[in-house]
Amino acid sequence: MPISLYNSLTRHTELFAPSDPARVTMYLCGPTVYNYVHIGNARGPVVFDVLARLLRRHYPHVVYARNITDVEDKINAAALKEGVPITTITDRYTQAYRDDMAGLGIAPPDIEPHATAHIGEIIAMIETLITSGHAYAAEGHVLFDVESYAAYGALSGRDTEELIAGARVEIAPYKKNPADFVLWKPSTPELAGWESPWGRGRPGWHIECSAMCAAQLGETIDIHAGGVDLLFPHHENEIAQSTCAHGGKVFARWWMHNGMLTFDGRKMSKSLGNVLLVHELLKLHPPEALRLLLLRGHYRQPLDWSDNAIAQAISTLDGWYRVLRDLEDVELPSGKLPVPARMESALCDDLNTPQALAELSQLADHARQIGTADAKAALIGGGALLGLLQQSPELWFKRGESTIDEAHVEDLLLQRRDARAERNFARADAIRDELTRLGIVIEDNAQGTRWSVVKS
RNA sequence: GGCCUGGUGGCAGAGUGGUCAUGCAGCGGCCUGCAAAGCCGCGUACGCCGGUUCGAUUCCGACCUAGGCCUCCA
Repeated sequence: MPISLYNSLTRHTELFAPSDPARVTMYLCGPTVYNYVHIGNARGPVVFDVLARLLRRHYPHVVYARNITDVEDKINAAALKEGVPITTITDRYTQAYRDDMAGLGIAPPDIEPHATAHIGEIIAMIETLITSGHAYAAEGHVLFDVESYAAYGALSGRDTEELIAGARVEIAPYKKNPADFVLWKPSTPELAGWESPWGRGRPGWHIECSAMCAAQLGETIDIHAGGVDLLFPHHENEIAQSTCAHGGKVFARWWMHNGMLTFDGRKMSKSLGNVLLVHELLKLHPPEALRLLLLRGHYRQPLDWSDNAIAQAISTLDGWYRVLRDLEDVELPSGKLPVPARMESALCDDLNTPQALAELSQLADHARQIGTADAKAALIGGGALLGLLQQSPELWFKRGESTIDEAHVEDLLLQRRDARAERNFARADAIRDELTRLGIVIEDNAQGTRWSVVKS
């Protein structure tokens, strides 16, 4: 089944064809590790995790890189504030990031390149840019000369002239042109820095992605992804640097951008302060519901985060896991899980996860109604395409490590069973009310009584 | 001001030139000691105004409105 993907560069959905089907390359701009990430930061990783899974079913060898930017001024600021080396900060938050991503069911990327491990490549790329007339050194800085690259602005639909005319950035005196951006900047002794032909310094913001892409994936990659807020200037600058450093070679063939997560209708962002940390959310809610919520909207649209939306996602998963719990004794057919065609086709259509979720609901209905091994396998197999429904129903309904005293619950259920047997329904209902107070919901059926922890 | 997206039923959110999205919630019925779950059924949704069309939520134009980028940002 062919895959179509929207390409921000052409502004059209195009049939995806890698330049080398034997090695598909994809790069996602990862975090700058100076703090915990918020749930908006997790949208791209979740969405492109689904894309990576899709690509892996179509191509034998996919190389997916998601970088760690571990040198940046905010890291320096955090390190100075705590009075520790930057690696203390970057190590801490790199690990926190990995934990957060794993919590959301995101498979680790094939490669996790670190900016500080590519300083040599960064310096070499800057030297190439200077030699080829695309960059210049001034006062310990090296700047990219925007006028040297005619196609500058092509990705973001910007006009270089206007950028120059309307530049709101403070114009540093050493810039030839206000729109020029920094490739290398000097470090004072207390700041992290590396020796370079321009003195001791550190890389500018955009160059590390260009260097890591080239070093890890090659000069031309198939897919470059990130949040739409990175489109300008970050990705525009990456294109300029990489294209000029590689003699005009295409840098990334597909550019993919996820929409912003909003909260109260506004973009969730650190500068606005309206953020919810993944680290915290994972403790408050079932992680799978957070993942489902991030996939409920199309990746290019804005998606609004709310407690109500979390509750809806939990209810939806409750329904699906109920089906699986009812089919617990049905043995899955041996071998690999099936790939439901309708879900696959929804994802092949520019990653239409809402459509895929609608299909998953159909699969759940079907499994509930006919209860066969194949139907159960289709439901779990369909969930796997999105990274959902992969845990046991017990685990889902127990809501992870809960504080519920299971022995006490079982005891109350026995008492209620006896009360019902004596047709003492007042007593039975009182026990049920007691369980409700404990956060337990129960269901009577032919086999007995089943309980689950109420949604949180 | 420039560039770019959106405005769909109570909420979330796909999609389509003319029969169904889907999920959550709600209502009625069956089932149940009562619930829960399940099953059956229900609600005249497509910002506003024009235009094209036999027919527009879907195409075109204007308008209103929300948001994103233009500065760090996923």
